[in-house]
Amino acid sequence: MAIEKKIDCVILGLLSHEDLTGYEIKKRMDTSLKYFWGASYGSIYPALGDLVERGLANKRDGTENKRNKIIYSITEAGRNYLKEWLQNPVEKDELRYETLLKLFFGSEGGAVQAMAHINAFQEKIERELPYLTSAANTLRNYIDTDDAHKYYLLTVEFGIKTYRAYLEWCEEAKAILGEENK
Amino acid sequence: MAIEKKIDCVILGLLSHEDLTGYEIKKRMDTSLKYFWGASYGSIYPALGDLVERGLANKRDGTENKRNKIIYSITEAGRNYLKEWLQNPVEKDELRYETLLKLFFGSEGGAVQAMAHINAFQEKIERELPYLTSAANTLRNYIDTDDAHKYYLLTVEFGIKTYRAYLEWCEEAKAILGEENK
DNA sequence: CATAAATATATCAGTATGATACATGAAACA
DNA sequence: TGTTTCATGTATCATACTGATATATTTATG
Repeated sequence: MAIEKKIDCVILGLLSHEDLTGYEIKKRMDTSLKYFWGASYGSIYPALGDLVERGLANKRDGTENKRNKIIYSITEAGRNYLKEWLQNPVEKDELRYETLLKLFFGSEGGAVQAMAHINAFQEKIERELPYLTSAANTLRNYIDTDDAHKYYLLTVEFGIKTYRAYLEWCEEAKAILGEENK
Repeated sequence: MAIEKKIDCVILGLLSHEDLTGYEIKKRMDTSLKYFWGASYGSIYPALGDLVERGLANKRDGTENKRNKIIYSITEAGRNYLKEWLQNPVEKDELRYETLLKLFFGSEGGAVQAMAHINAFQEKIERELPYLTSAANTLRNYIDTDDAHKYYLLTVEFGIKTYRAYLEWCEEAKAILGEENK
């Protein structure tokens, strides 16, 4: 079990809602999914070819004017594959925070440097949080128009709650680092 | 800039505190660092060889009895390399939460299934949180014995704050999913 | 009307994972 | 006392993914 390649599952998940090109899939990754998942062209395009070969997706020509364009859609087999993956237990939730890594080794660089990393982190979170709260508001307004909105809202709320916790931590962390001059 | 391979930096960071074998490095990854970073043998052993070749680490024989053992230590050049990486701005903080991915596509699997994923997530967090709080207490008790303890505490506090936020979110998420029967 | 930005597909070197193989030493148990 | 399990220890490999880049066309912008 658990032989599913993640990239296949994400793509099928996106295709289960709408037909998309590889480029559009990448855009979804960089907007809706970017707070908890990522994927590069180097994994998307080969995976799309693979999915078609295995009968989990179909491709059709969507060329308009001169620009070539390949639109992918999910097949019945693809939908079953996705559903099976969805019902399997989660294998791994993983954080990869370079900020924490640098702080862990912070004694080697000193408090000023550590403080700078915390401030940079704080600014990034403060910059991004408004997008999450506004997304949550929008989703709440249109919660009844599509069943999927409820599930999108769950992930956005996760972001909001954790981002607020991050900001609290930033203040505490700076306080801990400042304690040396007591 | 930013040509540093992460695995090199983590290893040098660990070696900056104490001499270690590859096996011990892996153990540190799976305990102290596991909440925000990970690494496999497949990256550790090749990286160690590389670091020695580049003069950033030294290896010496630590064989006891019949068991062969290679102990690595950081060189002066390695310490400089580490310090440079530490002062460079953070490139990327990344979440890879399969739980959120499955929830995002939750409308395909339904509320019962989504609820199960949330519960599994909640149980995992509740199981792990006590280790973090106890680690924080220990570190607080020995905060003055080693400058590094302060920095370790920062990362543990990060874990505690975010884990508590996760638990709050679990309750809210289940409430949102339950709203259909209003 | 030029030029910058967005759309679109595709590949590749480099990096990391996860699983596994192999071997020894220590501890548990019976 | 023997045996079996667990911890220590080094190492490799197929597979997966990233980040950067190449190429080309269309749409916006000043």
